[in-house]
Amino acid sequence: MGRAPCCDKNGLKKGPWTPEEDQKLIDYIQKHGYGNWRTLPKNAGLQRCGKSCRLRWTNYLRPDIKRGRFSFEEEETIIQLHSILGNKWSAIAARLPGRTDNEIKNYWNTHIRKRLLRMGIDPVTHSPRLDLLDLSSILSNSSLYNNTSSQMDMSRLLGFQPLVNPELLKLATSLLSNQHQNNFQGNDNQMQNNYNPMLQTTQIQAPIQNPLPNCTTMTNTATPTTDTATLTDTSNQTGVPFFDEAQLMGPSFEQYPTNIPNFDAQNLDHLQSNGLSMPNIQPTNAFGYYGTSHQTFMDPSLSSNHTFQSNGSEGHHQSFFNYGPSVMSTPSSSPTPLNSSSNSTTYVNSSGTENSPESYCNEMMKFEIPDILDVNQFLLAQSN
DNA sequence: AAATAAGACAACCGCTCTGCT
DNA sequence: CAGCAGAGCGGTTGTCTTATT
Repeated sequence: MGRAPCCDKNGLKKGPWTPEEDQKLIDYIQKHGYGNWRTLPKNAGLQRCGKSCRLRWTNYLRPDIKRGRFSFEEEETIIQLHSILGNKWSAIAARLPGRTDNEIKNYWNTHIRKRLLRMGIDPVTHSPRLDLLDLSSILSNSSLYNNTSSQMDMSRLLGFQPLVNPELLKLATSLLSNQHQNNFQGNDNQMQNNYNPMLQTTQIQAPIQNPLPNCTTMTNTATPTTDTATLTDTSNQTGVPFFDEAQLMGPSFEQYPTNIPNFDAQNLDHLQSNGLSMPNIQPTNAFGYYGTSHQTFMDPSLSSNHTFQSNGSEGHHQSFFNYGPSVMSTPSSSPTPLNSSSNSTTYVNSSGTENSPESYCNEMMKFEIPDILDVNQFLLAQSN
């Protein structure tokens, strides 16, 4: 296609921007506005390529950028959005006023991702690292499947029954059960790679009602009439699919004719830009995936006048859905903002002590990795 | 105090998407 | 429809700062 290089490298400066360069760029954009980034540096007297100027402006110099530490709410929102959207940083950034995709990406990679790994949570799937377990050795213990109390056996084996989320335990047991039924044909890696309880549970629970296009091997190999019974989570028989990426990003809401608000990222932007308000979203099932009634949606790409707000009470910006108990239960000691109208919110748990984001995160993901699992070794492997 | 490691974040690279001609 | 440029995106690298030995 004879694509031209993004910039002519001859004589163009690279690397960190100087204050003088920043000022030149700011002055120019204040005078002329931005756009046509290719010609902008020349007109502004900058020895930079247009792409570099655009990045500098969008990631650093833009006046509406919020600097400084991420708040707890922002961090929580990032984690939740990432569990649905994955590494779609721009989509995540669109829900975090004043934050850039680059900033969120960096923060994720340097803070959140490492913390999740430390806690034994796969930052990609947001599920506990089942691959930390030697599933094959577990499966070799056939007695595990010879009775109906396999869940108890499993939890005893893992040694975290009192702490692990029971839904997670059910899921893990189901997975193991399914693997056993399929004679564990050497595709455990595939299974691990595909496993995302946030998405997979939907497919497992309602493979017919929710035929997502990205159905994985696990789902595809399952015969709905038989395997569904094996994999069905009896705690959620409503057939209402989870609020997943397909709903957030995709256009196929007609698949869900009832109870599912027309709510995805693109439509949200449309709604916002048209000044429409969000329908009052209420949890449609026991998992409460649509969160509380206190929801404010803001899109930094729009002016600050376009605050997107549900019918809940005003003010406090809250992440717009909650984790169901399938993986990360919001604990009963979930922190409550002391002052919901303040930007600098202090959180207390039920014991009245302040919660740092990390401590809350630890609470939120309340399970422990048994000693038999060498998480440090895993972290080492991850960094290689 | 110096050397080294780790952390944090700005910036770059290469690819894709979109709109125009 | 093809070609092209502009713009955006996600992954990666580079550099500076801070902590540790």
